Amino acid sequence: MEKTRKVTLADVAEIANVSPITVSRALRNPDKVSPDARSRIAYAISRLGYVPDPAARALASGRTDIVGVIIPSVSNNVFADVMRGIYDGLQDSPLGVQLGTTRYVPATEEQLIRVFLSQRPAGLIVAGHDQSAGAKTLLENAECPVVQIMEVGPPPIDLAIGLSHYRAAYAGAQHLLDMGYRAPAFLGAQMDPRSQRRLAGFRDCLAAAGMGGEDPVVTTPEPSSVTLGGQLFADLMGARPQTDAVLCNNDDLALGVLFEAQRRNIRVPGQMGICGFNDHEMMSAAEPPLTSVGTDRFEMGRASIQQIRDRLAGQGHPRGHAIDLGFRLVPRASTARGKA
Amino acid sequence: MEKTRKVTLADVAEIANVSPITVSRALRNPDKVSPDARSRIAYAISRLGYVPDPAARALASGRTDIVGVIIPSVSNNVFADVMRGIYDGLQDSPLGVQLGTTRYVPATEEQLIRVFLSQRPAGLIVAGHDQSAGAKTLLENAECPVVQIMEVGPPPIDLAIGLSHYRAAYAGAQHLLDMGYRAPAFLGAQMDPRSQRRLAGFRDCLAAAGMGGEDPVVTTPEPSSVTLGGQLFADLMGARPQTDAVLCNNDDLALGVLFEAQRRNIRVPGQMGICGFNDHEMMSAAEPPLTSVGTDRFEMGRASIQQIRDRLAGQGHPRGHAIDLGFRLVPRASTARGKA
DNA sequence: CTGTTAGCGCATTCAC
DNA sequence: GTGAATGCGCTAACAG
Repeated sequence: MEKTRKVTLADVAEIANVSPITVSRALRNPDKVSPDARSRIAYAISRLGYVPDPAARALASGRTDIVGVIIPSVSNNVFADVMRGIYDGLQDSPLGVQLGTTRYVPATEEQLIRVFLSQRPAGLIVAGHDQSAGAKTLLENAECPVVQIMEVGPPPIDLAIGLSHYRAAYAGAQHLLDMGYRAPAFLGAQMDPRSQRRLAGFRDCLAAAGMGGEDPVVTTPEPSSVTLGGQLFADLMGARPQTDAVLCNNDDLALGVLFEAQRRNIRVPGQMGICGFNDHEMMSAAEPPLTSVGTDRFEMGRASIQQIRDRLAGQGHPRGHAIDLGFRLVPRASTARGKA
Repeated sequence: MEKTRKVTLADVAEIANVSPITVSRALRNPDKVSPDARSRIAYAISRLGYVPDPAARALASGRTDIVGVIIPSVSNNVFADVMRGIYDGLQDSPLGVQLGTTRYVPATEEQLIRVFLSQRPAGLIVAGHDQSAGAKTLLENAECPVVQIMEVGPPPIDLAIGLSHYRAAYAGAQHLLDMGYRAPAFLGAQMDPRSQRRLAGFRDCLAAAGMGGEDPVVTTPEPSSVTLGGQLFADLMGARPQTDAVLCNNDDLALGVLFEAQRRNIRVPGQMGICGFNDHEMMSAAEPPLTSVGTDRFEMGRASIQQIRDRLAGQGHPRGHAIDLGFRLVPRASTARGKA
């Protein structure tokens, strides 16, 4: 197979009997080219199998169609859902995604932001609002839309889409109290900033209920898993046997708690209430079905892309706009109890 | 804030008192530049905050540091693990990832391959070996390494890393028979090509055991979920009450089966054996722990990047090399039964 | 080890 | 509605 030279705009132009710039226009602003020329160009393109060179386009125009997405980790289930939303939002757009992972290291995040910005992206999506000072400066001076996802709270650098993890966890804790549990505890893994704020919500809720004395909390910086949920629950019961309910940092932990409770013949919800976080699909399928604080990760991703698309179209929200997607407490059997 | 003009190689060169090309070399082949010049360049770069423009680099050199990854879906848990491996493999390399999703549509896949190839990627990773004829042709003529992941079987276009889903499922079915189950069934969702081959492995195993008469199979093209596992199991038990074991297409379904069995007071493993596929972390944490056919998705991702890195370094396997990572049957309590 | 010359493929600007 | 000239920022190929 002969290594065929790259097909360029000029080749298309020659066959279509127009100048290269007309082909360029036909590709980007079809309505500014005569129908006649347009059809000849279309024919030439398909005949040659021409595909524009994004590098040349980027160099000449100073822009790309790439949206940079910077998240802590791809293993975290939460971000898998967000990515689904992002790809859904990308439908029928010329945009592509370049993904970077920080591994929860702020310096890595800053470096990624620097690298991504050097590509003059169409937009940037970053997780959370705990960027380093240097990273914040970079983002503030970025010439593209910047969307901070997952959380709302402090004024956004540009745009923000998420929820208050503090309030969501507060509501979860309140639910346990409302259902009559008297000694709830908090189980947390992968204690990233959002997890920390959930923990704060839990603590403040208990304090507000006059239960601020002890601090029934078991956490670990390790990544979350179902197995870990069981282990943390075992640790908790060893240290604080009177515990009658747990608010889990996420749904994986909650599922692990359920299994461990079954192994120990602890009745759920009778002896132990369980509440997860995120309301992953499996929660409603479990036996008993598990209560959870639902979040809309898919929509976070979808909407963040939509914001960028709106901006590119010259519309969209002004700088500083935040969208609070809220949360929804989904009570299920795992916390259904009438009495203490 | 003044919009400062972009910092270029030339700016760095001026401050460092060298020519632009020397800066360019210092960045790519430090050992071909004198230590003295190198240090002046390093200073100038950090002082100016210079970051190379990847578009200009790509245009001038005809290459990029982007690895294109084309998978069916980001929602599928399996690919989340693969992506983890990919990002792990990327550590300490200048490579980045651009991700595209086909939504299981071959035409979309072909289009993505075309677009990605137009960027002259450092490598391309595609899922499976069921590309359309057009896509195969594109990949065969690609000038970069191409890694087909997830499956091995037919001769690879270039490189392949995966396992035989047929053999893995065959082993799962055989395990159920070995444990004394006499009426196993197959539950499948998201019946993509790999799922189809798993189903074939199940069928052939039963046929080889002289049980080829009926076809105890319930499948759906819907995406897999825990909830769906419960539903498919309910359908199965309605249609074929004598079923005493299920081989599930994946672990989500298996978990759903477990919960549904609990709801119906069907004892696992006594009355019903359950075997999943992939051996996701949660399988060992479940109560009872769930048997599964383990696959190494992380390694698939990690190794595929490693192959590309080796090739870029002028080493690596020749065209046509396939790596079978195999599978491992992990027997657990959910299939532990001594008698029929 | 370093510099010079040239050009990658396209979009911008300004003409017509 | 169309075209000509020019340059984006960098690196290949050569020279020295």
